Amino acid sequence: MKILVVEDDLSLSDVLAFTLRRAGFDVVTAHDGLAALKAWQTANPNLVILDLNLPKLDGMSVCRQIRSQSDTPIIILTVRSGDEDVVKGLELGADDYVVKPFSPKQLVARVRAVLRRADATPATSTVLATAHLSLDRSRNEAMRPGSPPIRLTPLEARLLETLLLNAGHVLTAEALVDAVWGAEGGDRAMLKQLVYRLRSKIEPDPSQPFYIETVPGVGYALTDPDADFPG
Amino acid sequence: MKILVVEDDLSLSDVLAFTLRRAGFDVVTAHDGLAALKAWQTANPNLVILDLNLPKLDGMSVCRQIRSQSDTPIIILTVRSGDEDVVKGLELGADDYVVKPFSPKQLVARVRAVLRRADATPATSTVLATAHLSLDRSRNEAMRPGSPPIRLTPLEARLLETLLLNAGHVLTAEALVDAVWGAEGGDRAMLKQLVYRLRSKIEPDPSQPFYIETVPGVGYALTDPDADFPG
DNA sequence: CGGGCCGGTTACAATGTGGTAACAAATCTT
DNA sequence: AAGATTTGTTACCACATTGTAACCGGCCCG
Repeated sequence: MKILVVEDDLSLSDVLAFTLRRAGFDVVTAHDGLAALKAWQTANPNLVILDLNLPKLDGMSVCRQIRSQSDTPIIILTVRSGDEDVVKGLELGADDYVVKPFSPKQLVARVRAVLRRADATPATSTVLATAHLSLDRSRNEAMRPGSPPIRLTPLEARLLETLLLNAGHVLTAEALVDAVWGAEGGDRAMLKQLVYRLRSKIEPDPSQPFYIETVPGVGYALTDPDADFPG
Repeated sequence: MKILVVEDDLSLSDVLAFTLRRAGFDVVTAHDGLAALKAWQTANPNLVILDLNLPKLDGMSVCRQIRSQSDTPIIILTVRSGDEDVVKGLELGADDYVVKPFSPKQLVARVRAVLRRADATPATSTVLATAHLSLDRSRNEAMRPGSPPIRLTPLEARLLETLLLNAGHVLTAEALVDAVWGAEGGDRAMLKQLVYRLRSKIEPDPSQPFYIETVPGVGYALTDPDADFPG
C-alpha cells in the first residue's frame, strides 16, 4: 500500500512519513501543490494525505484535480477545526479528515479505516471467514455451514466485514462506527441499531448471541474459535 | 507504568516525581536534553513528560528524536502559553501539553488520560497477570486458572489493573482512588465499595480474602506469589 | 468499660447502557 | 409511479453500573 503525503511543514512531513512507514506502508512525500500532482501521477498511490494550505497550489485545488481523474482515497489534514473548511474538503470528495494536532495512532487508524472502506467496494471475490461464519463481500451474503446464505444490507455487510477482519478481538464502538460510516455520520445509537439488525439476521437465537459478543462499556467482538493468542 | 520526567528545574522535578510516584507510577528523571535521550533508551518508559527549554538539547529536539524512533506518548510541559510553541510541539507528535503553573492533580489526570488513550487503541497483549490471577483489559475479564472468565465493570477492571500492575506492593487508598477515578471525583468510601464489589466477584470466599489484602490504615495490596525478592 | 474510628456489609436511589420496537425519510426496484 | 428495502431517528424498557447512606462489628485508646 503506497501513500502520498502532501505537507509543506517539513518536520511534520517527516513525522508522518516515519509513522506510516513504521505501520507498514510505502510513503512518498510532496511539499507543495504542484509537486503533489506530479507525485500523484508518477507514484500512483493508493491513498493521499493532503494538507490544505500549501504553497504554489492550495490543497483544495489538488483535491479537486485528483478527484476529477480518479477515486484515489484522500484524507485531508487541517489545522482549522469545526468550521466549513472541513465540510468543503469532504464535499470535494475527500474520504476523511484529521484535524491537527493529532496523534500518530489516530492517523494510522484513519488511514486503515479509509483503505479498508475503499477496497471493500469493488466486487472482488472477497470471502472472509472464521470457522463458523463467512462473508461473501461481492454478494453481501453471510453463510453458515449447513444454512442457506443470508442477504445483508451494505451497512450490515461492512459491519460484519470489520468484525470478521478482527475476529476474536474486541473493537470499540468508536472504531466500529468509524469503520462503517467513516468520519461523518455514525453514532453509538446507530451502531446499536445496526448490531441489532445484523444479529437478528445471523444469530440463531438473537436473545442469546453466539457470534457477536457484547463487551459492555467497550464495544463488540466476533467469536473466533481460532482466536490468536497474543503474538 | 514507567514515566520519564525531563525537567531542568530540580525542585519542580522533585515535586513531579513525588506526585507521580504517589499516584502509583515508576518515575525516572533527567535534567537536560542529552540525559533525557539516554534515559529514554535505557529506561524505556511508557510515557515521557518533557519540559521544552532544557540545557544541552532543547525539548523540541528531544521530542523529535523520540518520535522518530517510537510512539511513546509524550506530554509537553511549557511555561509559554497560548502560542505556536505548543502547536509545534503537538505537531511533532506530542500527545498533550500542560502549561505551567499546573496542579499535581491536573498533571496526573492528563497522564492517565494520555496513557488510557494510548493503550486503548491497539490489540497489544492487554493481559496482565500474576500466577493466580489475570486480567484481559480489552474484555474487562478476570481469569483464574480453571475457572470461567469473570466479567468486570469498567471501574472494577481499572482497580484490578492498578493492583495487578503493583502486585505484591501496598497501594495507599489515595493512590488507588486517583488511579481509578482520576483527579476529580473519587472518595475513600467509594473505594471501599469498589473493593468490596471486586472482591465479591473474584474472591472464592469473600469473607476471607485471598487475592486482595487489606492493610489497615494504609490501603490494599494484591497477593503475588512471585513478589520481588531482592535481586 | 465505653466511645469513636475503620473497614466490611447491606440497602437503595440515580444514572447509564444495551436491546427492542415502531416509525419516518431516503433509496432502490420494478 | 408504486412498492419494497434500507437507513436514520426516536422512544421505551430492563438491567447493570455507580454513587450514597446507613448499619454492624472489631479494635484501639483513654
